[in-house]
Amino acid sequence: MLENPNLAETERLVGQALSGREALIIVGNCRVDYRGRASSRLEAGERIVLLKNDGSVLVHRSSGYEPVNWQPPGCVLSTYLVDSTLEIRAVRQQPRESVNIYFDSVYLAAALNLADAGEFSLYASEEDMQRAILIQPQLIEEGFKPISYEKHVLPGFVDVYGIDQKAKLVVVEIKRKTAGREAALQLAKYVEAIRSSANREVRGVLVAPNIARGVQRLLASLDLEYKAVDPRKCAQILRRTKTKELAEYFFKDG
Amino acid sequence: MLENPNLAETERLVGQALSGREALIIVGNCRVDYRGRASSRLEAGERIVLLKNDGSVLVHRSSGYEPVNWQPPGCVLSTYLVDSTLEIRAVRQQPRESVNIYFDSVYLAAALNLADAGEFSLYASEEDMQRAILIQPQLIEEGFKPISYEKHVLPGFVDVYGIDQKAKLVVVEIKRKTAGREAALQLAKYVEAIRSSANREVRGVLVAPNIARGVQRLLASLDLEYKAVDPRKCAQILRRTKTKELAEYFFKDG
DNA sequence: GAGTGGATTTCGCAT
DNA sequence: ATGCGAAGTCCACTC
Repeated sequence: MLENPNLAETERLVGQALSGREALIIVGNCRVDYRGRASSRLEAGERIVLLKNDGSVLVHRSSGYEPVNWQPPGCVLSTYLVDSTLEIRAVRQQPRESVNIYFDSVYLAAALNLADAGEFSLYASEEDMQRAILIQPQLIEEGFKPISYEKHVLPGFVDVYGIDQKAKLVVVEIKRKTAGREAALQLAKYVEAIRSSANREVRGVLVAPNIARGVQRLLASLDLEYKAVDPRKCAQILRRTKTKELAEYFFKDG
Repeated sequence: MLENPNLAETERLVGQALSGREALIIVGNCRVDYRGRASSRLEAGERIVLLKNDGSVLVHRSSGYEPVNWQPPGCVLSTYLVDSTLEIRAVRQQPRESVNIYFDSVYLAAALNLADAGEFSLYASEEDMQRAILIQPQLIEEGFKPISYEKHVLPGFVDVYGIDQKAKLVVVEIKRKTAGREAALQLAKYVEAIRSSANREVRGVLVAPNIARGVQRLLASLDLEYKAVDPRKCAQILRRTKTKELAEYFFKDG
């Protein structure tokens, strides 16, 4: 980590970081040239440059989500100190493209060995899955028509409640992740509660991306059904639906 | 600029930077939650977080071009220190989305007032325009057929050389920027040279995004034509064309 | 504000 | 490798 280093010091740090597969942050005054699928010239100014250990490059200005210049992963990075200019080159084959960055002064340079094993999961929450099913009831089955959701029954709240093509009542229990024994038992309780109050045939459907080992058998013995639904598909459906139709109403902040 | 600060120090710096509309770099161990069009959870790990003065947020891992979590410009940023956790919230309306970042340790925090007035220009070079015209001769006019390019004639090199629908010779002079008097005169010289050698009708066409004041009249007096061509459109054409067909051959590195 | 098309799109999955 | 489609796409432009 260097504060207001000279270019020689910076060059040394950059070289070390590149050979050591470390990520780099460089803040300083620079010009950038790009040539490849298109060409661009960025005149001098103060920017934040990120060099990552997979050979990706980002040149960020003080505003804007997108980098003004960049290079995707897989680049060959190299650095040169010529005529009081620190040059960093990122060259990519296929397509052949190059980004050259020329620093005339550096305010901050940091080589980072980031330990990042944290898993990233993008998902639709249980609530999201509920919304998606309300929007596209055929996710459960063709002809399914929701009547209400978060319906209060004796043991708690039924996720979605509706009727099928043959006018049977359908109770839907949603799980965002693998459904375990408890989910099946919870659904069974709801189904029982509704069976006893509504004098009609009642089906119970467990909706989840997948079910734990053995729960399939449990479901069968309880006369319940399982419908595989991918939360990501639900998220997709929500994204495709006009935001204003639902986000405002359903949204809850952390 | 803080190295290995505690969370209280960091919180102070972040608060100052946010109210002072400064950009921020924070490197540390954090979790990230996102909720909006979809939902996501990023478990703890060491990352680089950029907060920009336009309210955009980027969470970068040690690899990858794209940020793992982000927020486009226009967010309301806020920071809290709760239970030995530094929380940074970025909330966006329309669509309503929030990104919450939870730091448990910070290795580097820097508030930056970046002076960046450098202009960014994406362009097609003169060479690019030449390629585009060779690929799509109709940029000049319907029926134009290039014969050669960089043809050597007495006074120098003709950019593109071809014949039109009526079998007249056409000499094309390309300028990437506004064409001035010199361009017109240069073209005139080429046309004259070819007229004298080839005993045929020869047209001269000046290709440029636009022409300087008065040059229109000069062209008319020299019996030359002007064809407006946008370099960016040329770049577009090149992009749409299979890269391998040309990039490899034409590419020159800085 | 909503709809449309482009991007140095990038990214992932299929062929 | 190539081609196709999706993305929390973002972004600029039109209506």
